[in-house]
Amino acid sequence: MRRRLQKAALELYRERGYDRTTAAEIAARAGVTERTFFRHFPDKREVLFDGEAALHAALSTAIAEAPAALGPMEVLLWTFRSIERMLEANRPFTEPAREVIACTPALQERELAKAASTTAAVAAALQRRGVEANLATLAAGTGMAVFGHAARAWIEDPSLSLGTHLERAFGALHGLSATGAPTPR
Amino acid sequence: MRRRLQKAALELYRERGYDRTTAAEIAARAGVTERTFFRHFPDKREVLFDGEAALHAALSTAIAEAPAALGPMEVLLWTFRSIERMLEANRPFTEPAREVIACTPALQERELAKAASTTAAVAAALQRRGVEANLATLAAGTGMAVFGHAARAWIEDPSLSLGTHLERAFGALHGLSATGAPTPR
DNA sequence: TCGGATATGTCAGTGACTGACAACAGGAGT
DNA sequence: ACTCCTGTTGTCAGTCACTGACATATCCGA
Repeated sequence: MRRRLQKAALELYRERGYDRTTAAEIAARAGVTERTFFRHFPDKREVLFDGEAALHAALSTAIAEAPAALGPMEVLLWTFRSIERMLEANRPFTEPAREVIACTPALQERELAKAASTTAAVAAALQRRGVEANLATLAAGTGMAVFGHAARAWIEDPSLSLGTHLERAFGALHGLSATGAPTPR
Repeated sequence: MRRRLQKAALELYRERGYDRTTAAEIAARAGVTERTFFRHFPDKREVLFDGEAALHAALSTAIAEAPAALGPMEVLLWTFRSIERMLEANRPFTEPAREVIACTPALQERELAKAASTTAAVAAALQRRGVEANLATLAAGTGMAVFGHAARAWIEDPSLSLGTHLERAFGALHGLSATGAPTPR
């Protein structure tokens, strides 16, 4: 049922746009009532952002299993590369969803919220690994920013793998912060 | 009028919580009609996020006026320090607002959207300074993440100045990425 | 005094979302 | 077969955010 509703919603959002489709229409296409729609998803936006729990789980376990010798930032690069297959597998679904999100402010807001939630999950996983709390949130925040940058580059230029874009982005960060830091204490 | 509505909204959000206050109540306390409220603010959330244009302007001019010798990340640190006074001046208003935001998911979403918008403005200002586009968005993203981290630390521990927290955060970033980058190309 | 711009009030309407209750299906135990 | 239980769905009424259209008031320059 969830799948049916997600499929119907994505179709309608693409056909008429998010604002022009009502929850009742989505439910109708899925063969149920509006009320049923809101029993499966808390609101019209959430229907495009499923699998958050799975993503958090994948990230958390990857962070936990990363080689012990790596520093926080290295752990994140290693982790992001390790979920590359998962992201590529989901691309057929996320690709059309992103097109809709890209032209709908309300959906962009929700996407940012999801990213923030993921950042918090990453920070928590780093802490579980022994990284000090403040350092963990800082690393998670910047790491997610770099990841987002690499992901956008990957969307625009799929000829290179996500891993390549990740290497480039983390390399660029290295170059940036090497010149941008005050004298170390 | 805007001020009156903002004041009324903040009061009511603090008294009853965001969800428990209707737009009509805010308008009534300000002595106007619900319709008038929506003429001044596009929605119930926006009333707590004013001054975005002013912030973007301040950041943009600061970035433009930063010493020419600085690298992108140094420009950002310099810029954030330069608006410290502005942020401290606004603190009497933003402080209670943040309390409400902190316990209201809907408002947190909007705050993230505002941060994203600011990040885009920063990236644009960096480009105007001659920084290459990709590098500018990467620097803006990570720089804003670091700034957000410093700002949160400042909220929790106001005994140190925002500038001190900024120095620490950028210093920590330097330490993080120094060990976390792949071998430079 | 007139005309026009701007701010507000009024009203009706759409649509997201919620709570309460009924109806229905399948499964487990008797 | 009967019953109980649990989970899913339909139905209905209601609240509230937000919008468009139109009327009204206020004020300011010509």
